[in-house]
Amino acid sequence: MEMGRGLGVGVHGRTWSSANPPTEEDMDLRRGPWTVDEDLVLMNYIAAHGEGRWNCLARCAGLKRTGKSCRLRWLNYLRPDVRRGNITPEEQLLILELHSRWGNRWSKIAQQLPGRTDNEIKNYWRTRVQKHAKQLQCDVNSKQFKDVMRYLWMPRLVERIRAASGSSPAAIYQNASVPMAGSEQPAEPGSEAGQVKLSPETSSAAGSSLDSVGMQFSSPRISDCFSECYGGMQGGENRNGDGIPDVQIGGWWPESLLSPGGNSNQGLPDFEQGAWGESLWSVEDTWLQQQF
DNA sequence: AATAAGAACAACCGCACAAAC
DNA sequence: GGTTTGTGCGGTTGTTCTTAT
Repeated sequence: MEMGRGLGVGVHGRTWSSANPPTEEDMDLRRGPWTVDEDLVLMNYIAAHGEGRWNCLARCAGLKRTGKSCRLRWLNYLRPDVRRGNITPEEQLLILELHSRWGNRWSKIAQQLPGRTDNEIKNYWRTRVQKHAKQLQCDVNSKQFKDVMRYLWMPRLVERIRAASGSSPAAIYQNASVPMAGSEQPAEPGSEAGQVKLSPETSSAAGSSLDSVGMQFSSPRISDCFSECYGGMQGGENRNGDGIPDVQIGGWWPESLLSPGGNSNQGLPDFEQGAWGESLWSVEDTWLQQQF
């Protein structure tokens, strides 16, 4: 089951070309998914000799893989502290916050989520977040999309975390430690386990739907605005569990959502893929997004 | 039950940078 | 000071799994 990519990479990271043909050793390299045996060899070798010098390691361990491939396999999969499974709401909150600040600095973001790899976070972002940006028909880097994240998803994640834990929003923000706004400095090693606090800006924004418990928010109350316009029609959440809004492709107001008494989920794709339940998205969200 | 479509995940690629030579 | 080598990062793509039809 080989992946069959075009260019080859030699054991020393060299790319092959007509001027630089692959050596016999290069030709013998394996690619594609790792086998259980290979995993065992790699794990045993690292257990005995430690990490580092990946190209050397690959050779010495007898693995017909590039050092790069070994390193990737170890870091993303075999490392004992790699945490697998669904991204939790707390982690999602962190990812949203950190990405809004640092952009696609996946490894930097991953440092704030112990046990998570940059690859995993990157995949999460691409499969979940970017998908929804596409459905909202806006660029993932657009202000509109960022506002939706900041004023909609993050408050809901906080609510969800609170509901699950019984914590106050303030406690949630203290626990979900993320770097300060405007701080481009990497967290100091050893300082609070390399973690800092959620930005005040985000805290207040994320508290938008928590104002009943004392958090400040300058924008209009979502529910109030919505009920003024569309009183009573708030049952439209889908079952998307990832905390990311979900809308009908191609427009803000799907017919099915507007039909009185209709099933507000009709026509909405179901994005419940995660482990945590009901959706965070509703007709209300659609209205709010239009305000951005 | 079969199959198509979409989502999620794993792995590779190219590039950049730093250290070693 | 230039070249080689090793490593890390972000982007991309192939494969597998899940869900819908």
